[in-house]
Amino acid sequence: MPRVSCPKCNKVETIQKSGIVRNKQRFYCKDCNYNFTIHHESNKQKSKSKISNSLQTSLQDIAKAIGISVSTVSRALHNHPDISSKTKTAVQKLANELSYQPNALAQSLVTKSTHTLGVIIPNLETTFFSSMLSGIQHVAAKAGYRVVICQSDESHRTEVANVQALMNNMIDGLLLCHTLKTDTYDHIKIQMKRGIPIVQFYRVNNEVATSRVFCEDEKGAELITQHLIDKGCKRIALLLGPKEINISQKRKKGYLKILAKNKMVEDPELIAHVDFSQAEVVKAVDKWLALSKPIDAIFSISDKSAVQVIQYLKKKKISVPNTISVAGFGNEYTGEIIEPQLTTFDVKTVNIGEEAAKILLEKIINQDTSVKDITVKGKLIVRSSSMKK
Amino acid sequence: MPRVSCPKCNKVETIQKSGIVRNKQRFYCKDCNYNFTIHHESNKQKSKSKISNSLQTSLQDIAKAIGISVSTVSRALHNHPDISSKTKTAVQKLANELSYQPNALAQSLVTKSTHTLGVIIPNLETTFFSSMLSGIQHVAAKAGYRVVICQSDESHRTEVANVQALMNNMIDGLLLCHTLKTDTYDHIKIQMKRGIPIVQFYRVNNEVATSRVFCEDEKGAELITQHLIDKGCKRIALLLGPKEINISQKRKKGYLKILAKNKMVEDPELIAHVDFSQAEVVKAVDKWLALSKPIDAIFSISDKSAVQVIQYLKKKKISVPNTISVAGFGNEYTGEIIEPQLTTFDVKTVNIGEEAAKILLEKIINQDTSVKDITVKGKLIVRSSSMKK
DNA sequence: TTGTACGCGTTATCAG
DNA sequence: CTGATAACGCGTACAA
Repeated sequence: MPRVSCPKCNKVETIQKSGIVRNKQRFYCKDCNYNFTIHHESNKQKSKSKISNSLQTSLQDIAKAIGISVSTVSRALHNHPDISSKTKTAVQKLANELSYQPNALAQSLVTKSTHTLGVIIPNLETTFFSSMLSGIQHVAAKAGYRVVICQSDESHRTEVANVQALMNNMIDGLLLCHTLKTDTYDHIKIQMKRGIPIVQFYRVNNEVATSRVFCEDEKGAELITQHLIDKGCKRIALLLGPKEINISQKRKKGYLKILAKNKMVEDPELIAHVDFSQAEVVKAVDKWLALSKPIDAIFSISDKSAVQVIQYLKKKKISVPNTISVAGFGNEYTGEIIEPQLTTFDVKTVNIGEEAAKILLEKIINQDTSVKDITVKGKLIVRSSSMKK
Repeated sequence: MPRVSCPKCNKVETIQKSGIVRNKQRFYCKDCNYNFTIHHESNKQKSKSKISNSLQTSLQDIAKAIGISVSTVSRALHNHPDISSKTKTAVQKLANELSYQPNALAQSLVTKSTHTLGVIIPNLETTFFSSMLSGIQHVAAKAGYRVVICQSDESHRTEVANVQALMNNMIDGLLLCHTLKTDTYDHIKIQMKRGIPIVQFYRVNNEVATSRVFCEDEKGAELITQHLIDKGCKRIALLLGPKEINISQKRKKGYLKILAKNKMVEDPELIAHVDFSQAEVVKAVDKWLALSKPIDAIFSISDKSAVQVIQYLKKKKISVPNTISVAGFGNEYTGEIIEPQLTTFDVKTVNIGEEAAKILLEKIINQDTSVKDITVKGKLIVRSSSMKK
C-alpha cells in the first residue's frame, strides 16, 4: 500500500482502506473519522495553474480574486436580487477591469438557448436575398436575437452541410430558403426531430411540414401576364427556372391561367426552363428569336434574367419594349437601373424576411409547433420595358 | 438517523456514519465494506429520466442502449483505431438510427475550437461586400472552416454588439470591415486580449494592431484621375465618403497627387464629403452644377454613388460623358448595367476576401500572431461614362 | 446573503 | 481494446 496521508491531519498510520467507490480506492482516517480518495493532482496545484491558463477571464478567476464562490459571481453579474449591493459592485468592478466576457458556449450548453437565429440563403449575387436578410435582422434585433447567415451558394451539398452545422445546437431556430438544385429534403426531415423550429421562406417545399412563407407567385404571374396582354402582346415567351421548383410551377400556372382567360393558346415552344445562368438565358432567347412566328414579349420569372434578356436584346439591336416587351419578377435594384427600366412584380422581399422571422420567433418563444403558411402580398410595378408605343 | 440502506446489499442494520465529505454525510456498510453518500435521486431514477429527456440523441443515450461506456462510443464515432470493428459498426449503426448529431457547443467547450470564422460587414445593399464574402467562403471551405456572417448595417452600435457576440467563443477568428461611422476602436482593443485573431479588411483602421488587407486606394485614385485628365477633363469634382475614414483620405491623396503632377490647382469647392446616401449625393451634385466655373467630370469613390450620379445627371438631361464624365471606384455589378456603362477601378473584391481569409486561417492554424499588411492589386476599367467624344 | 454540488454533452488522460 | 474520471465554464436547486 502506497504511503497515504490524511488530507486533514496528515497522519499516515491512522489510514485504512475503506472499500472502492467508482473504481477508485477509498481511504478512511480513523483519527479524523474522514473518508477520502486520492486525486492525481492536489487541489492546491490545480488552483494555481488555473488562473493564468487561458487568456479569457472566467467566473472562476473573478471568484478567486475576490475570495467568493463562482455562483455568487454569476449571480452578481446577472444582477440577482439576493446578492448584496456591496458584493455586486465589487464583482462588477473587477469583471470590468478584467474585461470579463461570458463564454457563450458554456452558457448555451446549460441554458439550451443561444438567442441566435440561423439563416440559410442560396446566394448574395444580387440584392434579392440580402434584402430579405434585412427584414429578418430587423425583426430579430427587436426581439433581442442575433442572426447568423450561411450562403449555400446554390449548392445542395453546401445547403445540407450548413443545415447540419447550424442545427448542432448553434441556433434556436432556422430560416431556410432552398437552392435551385435542392430536390431531396431528408436533411430537413432529420433535423425536424430535434425540436428546433424551422421556417422555409420564398423557395419552399411541401414535402416537409415546416411553416412556410410564400410570395404571391401565381397571382403575380397573372398580373404580369395580363398586363402584357393589355399592352397588346400576343405571343408572350415565358422564362422559367428549373422544372421541379415550386416557384416555376406556380408562376407558370398563373401565366397559363391568364392565357386561357384571354382565349390564347399555350405554345410549348414559348416556354423555357433555365438555371438562370447567362448562357442558358441567351440560348433560350436565341431559340425564340429564331421562331417563324415571332414573339413580342418575354416574361422572365427572375429579374436577374430579365435584365440579362434586355441587355442581350439591346446588343442585338432589338428594340425593347417596341419589338419585344420584357417583364421580370421580384423587383430587384438592377431593374431600376437598366434602360429601359424593368416592369416587374414586387414580391416585397423585406416583408418576406420580416414575416418569416416573426413566425420563427413566435415558435421559439411560445414553443409553438403548429404549421403556418403565410403569403406576403406583392405589387405590380409597371415601368418602361413593357410600354410599347 | 433516517433509515438508510446499503446500495449494494440493501441491508439497513449494517450501516454506520463515516464522517462528512464535502459537506455531505457519508455512510459505510460494514457488511459490504462500501462507502457511499445519499443522493437526492437514486441513480436508477436518473438514468431512466435521462434517456427521453431531450429530443437530441447524446453519446450517453447510445452508450446506455448498447451497454458500453461513453468514451467508447465517442471513439467509435471518431473511427479511433483502438476500437474493435465490431463495436464500431454497432455504434455507428445505432447512431444512424437515432440520427445522432454531436452537440457542437459541448465539443467546442472542450476542444476550444469551433472551426468557424466570423465575418462582420457593413451592409449587403449592393453586391460589393457580398462578393468579398464569396472570396472568404471559398477559401474557408477549402480549409474546412464554416463562415458566419453578421451585418452591422452601417451602425456602430451593431458592429460593437456583433463583435462581442461572435468573439464570445463562437468563432476561431474574425474578419472585420468597419462601418462608415466607426470612429472608436475600444471594442476591438478589448477583444484582442483574448487571443482570438482578427483581420481587418477593406475599411481598416490603424489604431488597432491587427493584420489588414487593403485595396489600392491611392493608386486606384491616381489611375482614375489621370485617365479623366487624359480624356480632356479640366475640372474634376471629387465625391468622397466621411472625412475620418481611411478610404476617403487615401483616395483623396491619390487624386491630389495627380492634380499636382498635371499642374492643376486644387479647388476645395470641387471636393465633397457624403455618407453615400442618395440625398447627400444629389445635394453635392447640385452644388457643383451651380458653380460659375462648370465642372466637366465627377469622380466618386463609390460605384454606388457614381451610379446615382449618372441617374441624376440623366434626369437633368445632362449628357454623360460629353458634358460631364463620371467615374466610380470599386467595380460593382450595377456599373455594367447603367447606361452609359461606368468607368471604374476594379478593387478585386473577391481577391480581397480571399486574402483576408487566407491570412486569418494562417493565424489560426499556425498560432501566428504577427501583424501583416497586404494590398490587393486592382485594375482600371475604362467604359463609356468617361469617353468624351 | 452566500456557498455546495451537480449537470449540460463532449473530449482527453489515465489505467487497466 | 475499453472504461472511469476529470475537465471545459456556466446556471441553479438546495442547503446553510
